[in-house]
Amino acid sequence: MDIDAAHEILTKHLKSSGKHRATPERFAILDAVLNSQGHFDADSLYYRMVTSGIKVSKATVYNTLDLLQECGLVSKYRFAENMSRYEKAFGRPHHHHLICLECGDIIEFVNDRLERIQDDVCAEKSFKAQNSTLQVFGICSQCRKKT
Amino acid sequence: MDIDAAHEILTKHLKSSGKHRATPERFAILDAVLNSQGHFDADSLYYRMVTSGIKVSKATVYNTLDLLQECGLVSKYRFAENMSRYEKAFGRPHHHHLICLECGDIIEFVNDRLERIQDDVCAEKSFKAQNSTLQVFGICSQCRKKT
DNA sequence: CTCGGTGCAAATGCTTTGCAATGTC
DNA sequence: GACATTGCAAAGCATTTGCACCGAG
Repeated sequence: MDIDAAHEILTKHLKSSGKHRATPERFAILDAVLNSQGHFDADSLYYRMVTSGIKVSKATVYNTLDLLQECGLVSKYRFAENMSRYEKAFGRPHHHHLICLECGDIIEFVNDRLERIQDDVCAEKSFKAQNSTLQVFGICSQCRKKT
Repeated sequence: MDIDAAHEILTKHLKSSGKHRATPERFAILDAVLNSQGHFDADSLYYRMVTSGIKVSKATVYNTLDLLQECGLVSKYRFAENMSRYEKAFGRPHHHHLICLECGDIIEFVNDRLERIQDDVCAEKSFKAQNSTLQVFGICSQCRKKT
């Protein structure tokens, strides 16, 4: 993973807005995101940072995650839960999710045909898509065996 | 809309579980749902019922909406907001949503190819799908004109 | 030096819970 | 009668906000 490239994307995004400032906290949060694996929520990222000795506040974590979503460095999801889940999006293809209702496992998949259908539907409705998420809820193969 | 058929589905679901009871509140909430248009949240359904002179508590509305989801009479969605949205699902084909980030409008669409791809992906991963939702966030045609 | 950002704690808002009263089976 | 369900208010969480202080530009 190219940390410098990610930093540069954030730097450019901050500058281009003309109002945002480059603070150490923002880059620290970006680094923590880049070090993460899979899906995580704001709270666990916060605690991971705090226990690593990085001083940030929860409010800043929430604010910055939104900022990182704006410049495409993280994806934000809302599955069936009461909280948002995030995932690093830097250098990853657009993908969707199968979510197991039993064990909570999240399986990712990429499908070009799906992307094309999406484009077709948007074109037909003159809708300008910014991002999308297909969430399939059900039972994963592991859990099906157990029953 | 066939109210009796919907009542029967709920009645059967309650009986089949062996633990649930048929209470007037549950049927009142089902009726309120059947009378609804488009997407709504638990709170507005609650207030609509209360102002119509139907006595229920918010807790019962939440519980019953989950129950109705279980038997396929309502669909529950979590878009990019902090709350759940519901929609009556009785007698409606499975569909997906384009959500305008500007005006909040929700456009529905049905696509058979999409359903087939979903089935293929699930088969490939031995995943047993129960329900799914494709959410495309962006700007609708109306809002694109305004800019 | 200006004004955006941060940290903290308090506030907000959706949803769930605890418990006594109720009414279904 | 037993016990699931209700209503109400209070509790729980994730997230946001207000405000004084700080520090990037």
